[in-house]
Amino acid sequence: MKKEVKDILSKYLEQNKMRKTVERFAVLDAAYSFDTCFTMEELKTLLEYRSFPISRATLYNSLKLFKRLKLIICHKLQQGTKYEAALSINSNCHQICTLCGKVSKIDSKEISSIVWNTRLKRFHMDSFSLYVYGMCSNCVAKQTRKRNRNNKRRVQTN
Amino acid sequence: MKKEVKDILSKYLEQNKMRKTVERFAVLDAAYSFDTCFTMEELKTLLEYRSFPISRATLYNSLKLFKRLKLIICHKLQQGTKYEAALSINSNCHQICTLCGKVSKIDSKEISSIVWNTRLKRFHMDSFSLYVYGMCSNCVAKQTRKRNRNNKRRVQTN
DNA sequence: GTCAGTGCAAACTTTTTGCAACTAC
DNA sequence: GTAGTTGCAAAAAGTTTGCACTGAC
Repeated sequence: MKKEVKDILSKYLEQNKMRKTVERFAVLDAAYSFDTCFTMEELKTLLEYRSFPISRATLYNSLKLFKRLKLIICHKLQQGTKYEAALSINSNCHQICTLCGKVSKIDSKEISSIVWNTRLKRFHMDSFSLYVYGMCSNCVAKQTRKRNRNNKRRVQTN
Repeated sequence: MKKEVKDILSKYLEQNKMRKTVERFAVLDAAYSFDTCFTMEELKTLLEYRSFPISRATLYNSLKLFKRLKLIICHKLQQGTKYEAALSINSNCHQICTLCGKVSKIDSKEISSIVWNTRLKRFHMDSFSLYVYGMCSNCVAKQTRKRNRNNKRRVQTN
């Protein structure tokens, strides 16, 4: 895990007179070990695998804290809640496959700049999330193969 | 409710040999009576108020159907799931107050056009949702008043 | 008359809460 | 030592499911 991330948590805990517990740092480290989105269950499993069994309550508490510190972001998707390590990001764009649920980042400075420069009515923006829905190329290919098989079968039975 | 909306449901049910039940149309009508986002509970309450008590299972079933038909959209927010009547929209932008949870639409052709024209890697887009987080002007004002009060008190006690 | 759709209750999943025990300070 | 945290279990909230009954066709 990046030292930077640990330091942010450490500093925040000091400044707010909160305790530097082993659990908080273990959860943060685990969260930053995934190179993509993870679920609460996956996080719990990883920690158990690392011989650090932890209660759900503590996981939820820690993640709530990390969210506030912008050390992670939380996606409430149709297929359930996913978390993602993301240092101090206040704008994020993701593409989500509606078939397999895969989530990947989109990098676009144009989108960011347009959104930040949008004039909002009676509102003060401090972050945004963009979710693009559709199908990943894997699922498109899978669907095409399936369609081809069905067409063949139809031809054969005719 | 717009005749158009009813017709879309009606046609879909016919084409898919599904039944035109009183419940489905009552739920659709209720969903389109809100002029803003609504929760499942609010929808149930409205229907009860209209002397049309309905079970949660049927509500979930109906809303799932309407989602598929793009007659409503579903927002999974931190403060819970909210639904919204929205006819055949496949791109939507909303601003969400992180204090009071108020959701309002953002109308921006620039954002839409930029997102639709973004080249995505290994992905075929068919819709998107943009969520802008921050504070609505009501909550900004409330916070300012609170801060002023606290400052006054601090001055008096000094 | 038939079977898709509904109501109800139970099950299940996800998240929160209350409280005793623990431990970082 | 003590108050902030944790673990556990129970509760709450949100959603899905199984099954008997109903009503749209």
